[in-house]
Amino acid sequence: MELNERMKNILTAVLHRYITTAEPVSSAIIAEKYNLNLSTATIRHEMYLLEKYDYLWQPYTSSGRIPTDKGYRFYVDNLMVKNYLREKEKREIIQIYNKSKEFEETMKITSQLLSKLTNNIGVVLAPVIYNDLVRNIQFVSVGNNRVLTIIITDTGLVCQKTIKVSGEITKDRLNYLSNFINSKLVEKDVNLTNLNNLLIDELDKIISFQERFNYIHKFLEECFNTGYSENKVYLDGRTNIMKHPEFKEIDKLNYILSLIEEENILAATIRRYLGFRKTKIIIGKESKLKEMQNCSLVTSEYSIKGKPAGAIGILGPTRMDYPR
Amino acid sequence: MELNERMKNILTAVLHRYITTAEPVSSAIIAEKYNLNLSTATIRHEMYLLEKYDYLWQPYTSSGRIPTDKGYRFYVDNLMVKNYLREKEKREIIQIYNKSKEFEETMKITSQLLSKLTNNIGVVLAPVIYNDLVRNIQFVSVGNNRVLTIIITDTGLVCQKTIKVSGEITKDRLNYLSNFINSKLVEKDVNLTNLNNLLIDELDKIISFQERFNYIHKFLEECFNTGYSENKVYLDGRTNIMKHPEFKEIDKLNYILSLIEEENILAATIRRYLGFRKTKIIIGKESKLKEMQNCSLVTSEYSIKGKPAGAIGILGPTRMDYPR
DNA sequence: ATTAGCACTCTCCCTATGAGAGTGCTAAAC
DNA sequence: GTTTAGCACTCTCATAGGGAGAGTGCTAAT
Repeated sequence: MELNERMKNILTAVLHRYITTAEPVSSAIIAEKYNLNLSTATIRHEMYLLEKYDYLWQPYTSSGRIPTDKGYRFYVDNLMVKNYLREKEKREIIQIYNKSKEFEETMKITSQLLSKLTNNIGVVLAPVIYNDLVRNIQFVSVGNNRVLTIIITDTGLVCQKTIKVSGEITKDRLNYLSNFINSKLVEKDVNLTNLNNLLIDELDKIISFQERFNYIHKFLEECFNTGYSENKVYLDGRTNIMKHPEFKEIDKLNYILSLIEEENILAATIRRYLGFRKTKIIIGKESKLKEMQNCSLVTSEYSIKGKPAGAIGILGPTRMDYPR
Repeated sequence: MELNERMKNILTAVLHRYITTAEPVSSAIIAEKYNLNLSTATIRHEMYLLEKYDYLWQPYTSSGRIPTDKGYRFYVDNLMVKNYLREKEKREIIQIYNKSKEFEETMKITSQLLSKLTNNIGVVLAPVIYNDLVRNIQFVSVGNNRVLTIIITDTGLVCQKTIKVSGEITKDRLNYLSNFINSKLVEKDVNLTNLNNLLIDELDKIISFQERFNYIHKFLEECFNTGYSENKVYLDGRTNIMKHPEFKEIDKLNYILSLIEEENILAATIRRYLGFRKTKIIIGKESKLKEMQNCSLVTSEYSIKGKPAGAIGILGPTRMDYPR
């Protein structure tokens, strides 16, 4: 079904109106506020058709119309006019980032910024590092059989993890190990996923049988089996959702709150829809998650040194100021 | 006003009933369920007195009674019988902690555990490290003018921070620095707060004027001015609060949610009430925070190697299963 | 001092009612 | 054929009233 120009205009108007007021939109309002030079009766007729084709729906007979998920989708894909930030806002943002902070700080600030700008929940997905190449690895003994391992990837990220090892390990040994591993890293491109395998292979070649079954081997296994799982999600502005009238109903609120608490689910959802280097919008039920049926997620990938890394986005009601 | 034994019994019964049902308690229920061998009329009379002295109140004339904050306080201080964990639960807990994890993991797991056991929000306040003595300090260059500083305290905690430095700094220099600082640490007891001052003082003595105003000095300043601020709070079970009927009202829910989002405020509140080495209970308005007027916080200090460090606790409605 | 009995109060739920918003339809106008 | 005016119709929402039920407060008897 192809929509004609007039229908598109009306649909746009309905969307715009609904997004700003959160109330069902009547034909009279459209006629009055949107200069389409049409009577309410005509608009009503078109709305009737739009409803028939599932772009709009009525909460009850004879009420105003509300966009369906399909309506939102069509709007986002075809009708929406991008809305750029005001100059002042731009300047503020640049200023914040100029005080270049460290990694974790940046993540936090970004989610704060997003939530502030949009009055929704700011979401920042930390970079996936599994595919990053390992450039350097360091071990620092920190007492109590604990070793801090520091891995530096080619994107410049630093990830750290404290590992408990069984038995004492000397500083010299740690140095020897890190030097050995680093020398191997230069030869090959190794990412975090196959770092473990490489190590075991290489160690087999050079370390004596006895030593291999010694604590060094064990230590390394412990080290790399612990996993550098990084599905971390930075959220900010949780209370923003309470401002939206659609979450006056406890049940809907409950859904979105449990979505927020389960960071893994959220991260997986974002990731599933990622992969294209543009802004993605996931509307309501499209995500197949019942928790998300009343809200939308707008995400955009970011990259570090040319490699896709993580994503930023905002989470809010389906009725969201998409252009912004 | 001294309460007599019978009044205490009735108050206890009302508290118990209200905590389990979340509904105003009538005299009939008390007479029926709590074997006090008193008629409803007598109980009503005593309740009337309890209301007069501000231990109970009625949401409206001729309704059942609900405890006031003062009632809760009296209950908690004088009437409550401790309720220990079942053997099975104990075993489970011990099992979890036996898989000894690293620090951050432990914090998370503890808050999860607390929220699961109590159906409230589990709160774990990370240790304050400012007063810990510094045992060892390490610097690792991680490229891009960034230096990872690792501080190990006498309580065995490891805190890390990446610092951006202006200008390149060689590995040798870093080693020299860390060795120098470590040697000084052996002589004196230094905590994080005065580490910075010590460094500047000591460096003044041994480093030439020129060098002092070189990047080393600057680097160290940057390093220790960045601050190891640790007011981190681990929360879990946020959605638990939705289960409690008192948070059916959006406003009350909003209060507690904003409390949760502002980790600093929560941390400060907990800390303000800390200091005694026993379980603390903060009820409703006692905290002076309007966000907390409908909920209570039960906290208990924990220590690492004999030193008070942080706190664990639970956050839930004022109507809480305090004995548990 | 305690209790039985009863009138009284207040909530909660149900129903009714009326106003108002907005549509759907039809017949007339363009 | 398209658009529009007009009007009956539908449904919500707010309000009020009434009845049932829960629970108290009071009083007189035990």
